[in-house]
Amino acid sequence: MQQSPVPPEPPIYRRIADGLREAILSGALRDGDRLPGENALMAEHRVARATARQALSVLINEGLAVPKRGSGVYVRLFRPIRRHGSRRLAQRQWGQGQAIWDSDTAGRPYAVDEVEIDREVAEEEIARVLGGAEVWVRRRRYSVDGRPVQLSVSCFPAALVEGTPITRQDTGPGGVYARLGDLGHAPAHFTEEVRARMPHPHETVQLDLPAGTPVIAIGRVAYTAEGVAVEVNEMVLDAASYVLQYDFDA
Amino acid sequence: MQQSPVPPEPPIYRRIADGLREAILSGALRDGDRLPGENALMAEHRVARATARQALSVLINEGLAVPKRGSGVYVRLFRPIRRHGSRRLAQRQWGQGQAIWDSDTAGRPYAVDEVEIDREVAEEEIARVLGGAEVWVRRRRYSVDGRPVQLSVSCFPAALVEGTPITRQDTGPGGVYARLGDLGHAPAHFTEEVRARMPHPHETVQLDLPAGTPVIAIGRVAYTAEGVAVEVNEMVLDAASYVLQYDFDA
DNA sequence: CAGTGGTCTAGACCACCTC
DNA sequence: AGGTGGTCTAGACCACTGA
Repeated sequence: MQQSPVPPEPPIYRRIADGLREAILSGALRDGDRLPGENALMAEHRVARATARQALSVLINEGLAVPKRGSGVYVRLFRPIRRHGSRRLAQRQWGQGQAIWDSDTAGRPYAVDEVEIDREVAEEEIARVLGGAEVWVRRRRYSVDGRPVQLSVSCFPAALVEGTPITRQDTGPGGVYARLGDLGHAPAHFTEEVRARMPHPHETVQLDLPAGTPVIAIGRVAYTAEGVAVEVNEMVLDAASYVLQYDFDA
Repeated sequence: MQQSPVPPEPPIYRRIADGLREAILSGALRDGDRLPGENALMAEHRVARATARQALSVLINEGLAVPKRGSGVYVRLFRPIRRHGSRRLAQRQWGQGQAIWDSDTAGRPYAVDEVEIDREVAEEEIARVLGGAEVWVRRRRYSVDGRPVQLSVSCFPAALVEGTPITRQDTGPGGVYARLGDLGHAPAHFTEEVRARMPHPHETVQLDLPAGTPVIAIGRVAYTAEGVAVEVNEMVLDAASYVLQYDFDA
């Protein structure tokens, strides 16, 4: 007899997690709502504590829930910021500005803290792109609504920016790009490489990330009209806080 | 007396995980290498099995390691594909094509499987962008080197494409964009919205994702020169398999 | 068939938050 | 003070892998 293949039942913790996920995705549980705790799940499903815990850990690692010590597990909030890559072709020029995904694009102020400026020897890849290892590095952290959302490390060829405001805290009006323009090396072209991955431990600390939050890593190179690379900027964004938008022609 | 604030020691499982992570990031353990198993960690650190397990789960959820049943836990492989957003400004036109992140951009063939074509009523956001809820939908899955890497769902206004090859499996030479051109609605502008998040369960299955792998979700809208939206394409990419590249002018 | 990871139980002590 | 999640122990049975 051919045994008809019985689909194996998922383990208990998965079925509990599936139920909770369904409640979240269906909207029965909304942003910030409290999930049933470990004790509640133990009683409701007649399981050991470790099993209830494992179910909750699934949702936490999926980024759908956030645990709060001594309080409970809560549905994760998602309030993205819209970051425009190429603004040159503003979407509204040829569309009605219809976005697929919502985001609070409105003027929420950025705060910049933890600025560090140093002269360093760049790592290999950056030295290759900039054509030299001697660089000035500007490290910054950006916050919106008091929450850190982005880390940014900019590298400039030392030979180019030595002695200019780019090596100082206050870069003056227009920022570093205006200063590069003053030097006759205004950025004219950009290339951005975008990846997503789980955060490294120091990023988890600096961006205050809960478990289950990926980061978006952007590597951006600024070139002059002559094709000379004048800046390499490596950014790390809290993926739950961002929608990137790029507009371009066929 | 003011008690000097002692930095609290991290828990055991974290210190084990930190050690393993260090070994991975430093290159002592390389792509595909086997990590110390649960039994090895129990013996080496004199801990219970659940603790050793918890340490490994940290690395797995960080996407640094992949468990294989009955075999062991292995260092995760990372072989990204380079996906170009705007090719119009090829990087090599004004640079030496120096990329920050490596990727196998070379001609690795895409395979398309699980094609589904249906006439449907679109969800609200897509209906709003396309200006109508009646749509033809093309669902596809792409694989590279036999591994699924991308899911894609394209929606077209039904009124526009009814009866054309776009509603059939074989769209003919040039694909759907060429057919839209035949209809006098050639795409001229694109906007892409990029997010990263942890995968939903069905995406985990369809893309065969190990734990700790985020996905990149791209929402792409194609507009004609007149500004009419003619396609909405929602893609979900295995984040570990992709580097997105966008080039644009200042 | 021995070793591996996957699941599960039944306890324990702790730090933290809320009331 | 009582409830919450965070960590940890010491067992158990299972399915799968690989030599």
